[in-house]
Amino acid sequence: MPIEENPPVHGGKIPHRTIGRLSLYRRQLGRMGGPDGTHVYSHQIADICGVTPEQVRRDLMVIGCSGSPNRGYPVAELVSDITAVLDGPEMQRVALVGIGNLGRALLAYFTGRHPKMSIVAAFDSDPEKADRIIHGCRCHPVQRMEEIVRAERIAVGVVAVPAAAAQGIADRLVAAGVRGLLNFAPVALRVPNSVFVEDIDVTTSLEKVAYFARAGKPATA
Amino acid sequence: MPIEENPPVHGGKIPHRTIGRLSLYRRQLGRMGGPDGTHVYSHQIADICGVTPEQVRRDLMVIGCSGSPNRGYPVAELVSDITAVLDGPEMQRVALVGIGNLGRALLAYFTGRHPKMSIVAAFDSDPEKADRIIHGCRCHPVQRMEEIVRAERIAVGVVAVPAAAAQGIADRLVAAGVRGLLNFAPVALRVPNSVFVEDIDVTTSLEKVAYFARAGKPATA
DNA sequence: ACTTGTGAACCATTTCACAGCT
DNA sequence: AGCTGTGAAATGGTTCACAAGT
Repeated sequence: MPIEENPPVHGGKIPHRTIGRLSLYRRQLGRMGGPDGTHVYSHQIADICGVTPEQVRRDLMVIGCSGSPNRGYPVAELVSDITAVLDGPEMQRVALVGIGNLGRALLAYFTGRHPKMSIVAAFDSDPEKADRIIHGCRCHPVQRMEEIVRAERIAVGVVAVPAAAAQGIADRLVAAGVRGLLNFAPVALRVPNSVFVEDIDVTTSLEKVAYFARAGKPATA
Repeated sequence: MPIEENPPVHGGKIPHRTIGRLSLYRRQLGRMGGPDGTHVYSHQIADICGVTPEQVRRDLMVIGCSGSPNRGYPVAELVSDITAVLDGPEMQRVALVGIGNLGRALLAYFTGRHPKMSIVAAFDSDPEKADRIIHGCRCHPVQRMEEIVRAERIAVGVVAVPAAAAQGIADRLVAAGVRGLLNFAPVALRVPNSVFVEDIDVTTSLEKVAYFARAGKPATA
């Protein structure tokens, strides 16, 4: 029997949109878990997260959570099951490249906020910024990037540099062993097939909003 | 039903993912239009933008662009056709709410960059920030938001406030006539059905990257 | 009566495959 | 030979509808 089991519990592939929603569910559950309700119904999660109840149930099913009718899902178990999927066993180390306005905002936003993920090093080509500590994160000259990424076993990189520099940075991060990138630069990064890239393109998003604000929202939000 | 303008050609609905890619195509075309090539092939656009050639052709077809075999698509016409769809006739005015680290980064990034879209007013609940000009944008106390949004006929709002404040701000923006929101707060905004919301959730995106960096990238990027 | 769990239908979007043009 | 334009098939994801649990 070729049953493929992994360090975490879930056996199979998790649809990629589901991962995003699980992150959402967990955050909102953390916010509501407290008063006394130890259980939630799928429709409550759905309301808070802006999705449908059956979507919630399906997502939870995928990661092997189950609830009981007329009691709902146990909050604590839900959170820990989602965490088992999303976070993996050890602290996830992240490198930030580009300490401009955006980079600093990211540092401010993230520092110390996440129990299982931390921006452990930041890099910039401006030597002014090197060897300082910004929002609790040590900054380095970009020349030392490979060395530090390797030494710290960093697997995730955040690209917050100008468009022209982004591809070069991505290449170097990948060469240093990074396997996932969050890219804020408005270019499509070319990376080997095994590396995952998520783009956040603020200009495109704003243009989309402007378009639909004018043309009328499509049926699906 | 308010302003219904009849832009050049495209008769029907444009699929919502297509809008995002058109924004991308236009930006990259602007960057490449210069040397001498007045025409591009779909596969060239595709390469630069990280999509497939047939996707490009379909997107362009939707907005009524056509190219000729063995010459490709005329760049200038492409850009102006995309612009006709995305930008609409007049300058699109945008309001920013929340002048924290992120808000300031957005102002720095956007000011004066876009020919048809401009952040014309920013708001914050901190009176320290009111009535100053940051990165060329006038800042106001949040109390005056409705008044100014209405007076300036602002149709797009950017929500860059803490989670707890986001829903209240969204309600007030919508009441003041905004029809599209770009939401950076990690909550699902409840808005009337006619208002379009695009979420940018950095934490979720990072968690997604961390997950796929660990678990292996899915087939589609 | 209200919930969960889930096969099946449905829908949007992408990709295939190829005819037609130059 | 290599491109565009586009029906048709495939894919991926969401919603429906309902059986079963409590």
